[in-house]
Amino acid sequence: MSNSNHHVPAIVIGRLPLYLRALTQLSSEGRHVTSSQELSEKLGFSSAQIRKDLSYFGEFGKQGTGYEIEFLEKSLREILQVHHVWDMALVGAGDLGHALANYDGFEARGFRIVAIFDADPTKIGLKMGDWQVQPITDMRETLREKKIQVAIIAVPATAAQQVADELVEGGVRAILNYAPTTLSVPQKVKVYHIDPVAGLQSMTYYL
Amino acid sequence: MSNSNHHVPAIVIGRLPLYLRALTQLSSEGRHVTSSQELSEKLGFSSAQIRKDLSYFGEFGKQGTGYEIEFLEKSLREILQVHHVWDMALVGAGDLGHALANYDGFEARGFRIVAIFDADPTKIGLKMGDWQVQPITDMRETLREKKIQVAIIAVPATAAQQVADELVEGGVRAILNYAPTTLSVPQKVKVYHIDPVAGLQSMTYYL
DNA sequence: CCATGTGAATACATTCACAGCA
DNA sequence: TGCTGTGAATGTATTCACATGG
Repeated sequence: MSNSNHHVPAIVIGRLPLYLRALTQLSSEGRHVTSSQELSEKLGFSSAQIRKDLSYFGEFGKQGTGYEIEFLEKSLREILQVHHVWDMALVGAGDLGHALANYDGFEARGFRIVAIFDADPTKIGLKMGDWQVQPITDMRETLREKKIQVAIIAVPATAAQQVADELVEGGVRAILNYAPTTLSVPQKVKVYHIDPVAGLQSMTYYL
Repeated sequence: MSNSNHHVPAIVIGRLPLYLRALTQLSSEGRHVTSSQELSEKLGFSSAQIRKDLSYFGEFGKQGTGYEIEFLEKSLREILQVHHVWDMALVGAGDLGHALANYDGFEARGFRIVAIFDADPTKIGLKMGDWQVQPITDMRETLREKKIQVAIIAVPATAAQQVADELVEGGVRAILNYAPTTLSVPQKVKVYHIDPVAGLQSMTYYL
C-alpha cells in the first residue's frame, strides 16, 4: 500500500539519498539483491530503521528474500525526484566554484550545472566546466529563461544573503549553500547548508 | 555548575559550531551582548533549545541581560577544543583538494592544512596553498612526524576506504570525508561526511 | 525457514512554562 | 522588569519483536 499521503519526517528524507547511494554502489558491483541487514552494515543505521524508513513509501521487498536492488533504486529515484536531471545554477567562480563546475559526480545522481555567475568582472567569460562565467547582473533573466529551480551558492559569506535573495527572485526553490552563514529565505525555499569547519569542530569535541 | 561529566547528546554537539559561528559574526559586527532570542532568529532553532544546549556545559548568561558574546564565544571554543589550531592532512590534490588547500576560512575557526598527499605521480611536488604535494607513500611517516590527528579525504570514492585505513594507521582520529561513500573505521575514529548531492536530493523531494 | 513490514514499547529531543535573579 | 536555566510535559524517532507470506 502506498502511503504517499502521510507526512514523512524530514530526517527520513535525509537518509534516502544515502540508501540510494549504497544501492547504486552495490549495483555497480554486479549485485542484484540485498537486505536491510546488509544495508545496515554498509551504512551504519539499524536494519529496523531502514525497513521503517522505506515503509513510509510502500512495500519494496520480498519476505524471506530481501530487496531487488534495481527496483528499489528506481523507486528511490522517483521518490526523491532524481529520475530526471535537474538543471542548476552555480554562483561563485572562485576555487570552490571551479571545483564544483568540474565535478563529474552530479549528473549520474540527478543534477547538472547549466549556468555560472560571478560578480567579479575579471571572471566573466572564463570557461569553467562546459560553460562561460556570466555576470551576476544577468542572473535573474537567465534563471527565468532556463527555468532553473536549483542553485549552488559558492560566494563569500558577506555576499551570500544578497545572492540568495536574487536566486529566490529568479524562481529558485532549492539552494545548496557553501557560504558559512545562515540564509534567511521564504518558507517555500529549501536550503541545505554545507559547513566543513562545523563538521570538523563537532569532531574535535571528542578528541 | 559545570556538567562536564554528563553525557552530552551528539546532536547538541553538532549545533555548537553553529552557535559559535553566529557569535563570531555578531562579534565582527561590533556587538557585545546577545540573547537566546536573537540567536534563535539568526539560526532558526528555538530559544529554549539554545538555552538548554548551553546548559549542558554550564551557565554562560546573565538573567535579565543575555549572553556576553566574547565570553560565550571563548567558552564554546574551549568546549569544542578549537581555542588552539589543529594541524590537518589533506589527501587528494584534484580540483576539490586545490580549493580546500586555498581556502582561507580554516584558520580563524581552529584548523590549518600542514601536509597534502596524492597518489598521482604527476601531482607530486605541485605547490598548493602553502605546501607541496607529497607522494601518498610518505603519508604514514609524515602523519606520525607532525602528530596529525585530523585529515580531509578528497579522493575518488574508489580510493577512499584505502586512504581512510592508512590515515587511521597513521594515528588520525577525525576524518572529514568528501568521497561519496561510507567509510568503515574503528569506533575511536570520528568521521564527518560531506555529500552535496545527498543534500540536493533531499531538497528535490520537496519540489 | 528467512527477511519484510509494522504496531507497541522504549528512548531521545524539543518545547513549555515558570522560579529565580540581575 | 527581562531573560536565563531547568524540571516537567510533550512530541519525535528508534528499536523491539513478531505476524505474515514468499
